Amino acid sequence: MGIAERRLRQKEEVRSRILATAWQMVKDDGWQSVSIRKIADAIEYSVPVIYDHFESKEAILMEFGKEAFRLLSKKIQQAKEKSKKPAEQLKAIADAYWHFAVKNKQYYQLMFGLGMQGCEIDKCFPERSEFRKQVMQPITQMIEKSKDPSSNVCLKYHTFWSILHGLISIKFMDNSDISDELNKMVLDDAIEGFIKNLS
Amino acid sequence: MGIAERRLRQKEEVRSRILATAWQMVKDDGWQSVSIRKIADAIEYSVPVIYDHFESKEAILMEFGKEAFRLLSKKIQQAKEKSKKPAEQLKAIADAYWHFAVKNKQYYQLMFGLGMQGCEIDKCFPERSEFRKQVMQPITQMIEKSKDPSSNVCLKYHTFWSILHGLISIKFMDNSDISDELNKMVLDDAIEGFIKNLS
DNA sequence: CTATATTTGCTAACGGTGTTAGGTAAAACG
DNA sequence: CGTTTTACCTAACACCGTTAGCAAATATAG
Repeated sequence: MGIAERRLRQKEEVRSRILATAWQMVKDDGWQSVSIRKIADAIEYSVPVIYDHFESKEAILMEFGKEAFRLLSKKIQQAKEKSKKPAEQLKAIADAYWHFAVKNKQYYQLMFGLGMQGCEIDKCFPERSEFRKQVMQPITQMIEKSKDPSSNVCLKYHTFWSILHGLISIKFMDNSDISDELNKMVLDDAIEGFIKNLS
Repeated sequence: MGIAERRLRQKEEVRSRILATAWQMVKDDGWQSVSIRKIADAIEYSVPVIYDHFESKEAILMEFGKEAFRLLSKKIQQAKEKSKKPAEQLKAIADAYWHFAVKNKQYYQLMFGLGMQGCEIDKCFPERSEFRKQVMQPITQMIEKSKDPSSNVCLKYHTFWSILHGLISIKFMDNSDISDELNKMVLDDAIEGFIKNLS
């Protein structure tokens, strides 16, 4: 009974066309410009069809957020695999995070930026916890071997992430008289300070 | 000819009622919920009257942003006056910044958070430069007396602000399993690392 | 005090938004 | 072939920011 399967395939196709169209809009004019009606128009279906595939407009944007977190995790993983030394791993992670954000600005904004009102990131994006684990591991290792093994890992993780996120969101805010090279220097400077303080 | 003055006063009164109403809305339900129509309703005028006082809805919100920057500057100034030592000044500034953000969440979000799309913060809020100056001064002093006087002040300022902003925006994002005390510890930890690295 | 000019404030519209109720036509099944 | 299910659409609801154009109230000049 291939009929049901074909129908499922067709439905899946519409779904992915919705996503593709929405993503095009995000890329072209930012997530603010995504509109259900414009999507419907582009995929040549009527508006309510979109609601057969997604609960709301936010749910569509959320899809990209999830994808973004998955991609970030992959990049972080790759970065970690470059070395076995925790300190170098942390540097590589910071590097990868920075590059991810710069190269995927729209993704990054969907992940954090957009005030997306009713979204407590942790509940919306369980994918985030993967990132936390990845970062916490080398930090834990470093703390264990450090002068002050009583340091709070969770605290240090938070500091690490804050430096990264702060720098990136500032970069995105005033886009910008400050060149990427300078920004990268700031990042390296801050991360280096962080790692020194850790060992 | 007191007539013109009375009219000006009345006009001013309407203006401030618009702002007061809008601010109430921001406080109650966030800046997203501000609507021209609801303001008009609340002040018992028709919608176009609001456009006699403000160019657009964004302009109304911007007013709060400006006010916020002025308040922040005042707080930073007060913090600086607590000590003459640059290192202590920096700590006090970080402290004041943190408290400002926590106590005036809505202000802080209007200043940076809100993706307010078409607003390159620097052009929108010239008030920001005051903050930059205030922070750069003690940093410059510290660098001059440091081991490495060739450090880039601008870079260090950026790092300092990034740490603050990153921590705060993360705090606001996942509001939050992490207590304020822990967050404050993270901040102190990061700033201490920064200052150590500076001297 | 009247006539003109100005200001003030309104109604109503334009063109958009997300979302949903309800009905029709097509496809699948027995 | 008739019935049921599914797919899909039209049309509406309730909003939004913004603006054109007009009426009434006010102030100014003669």
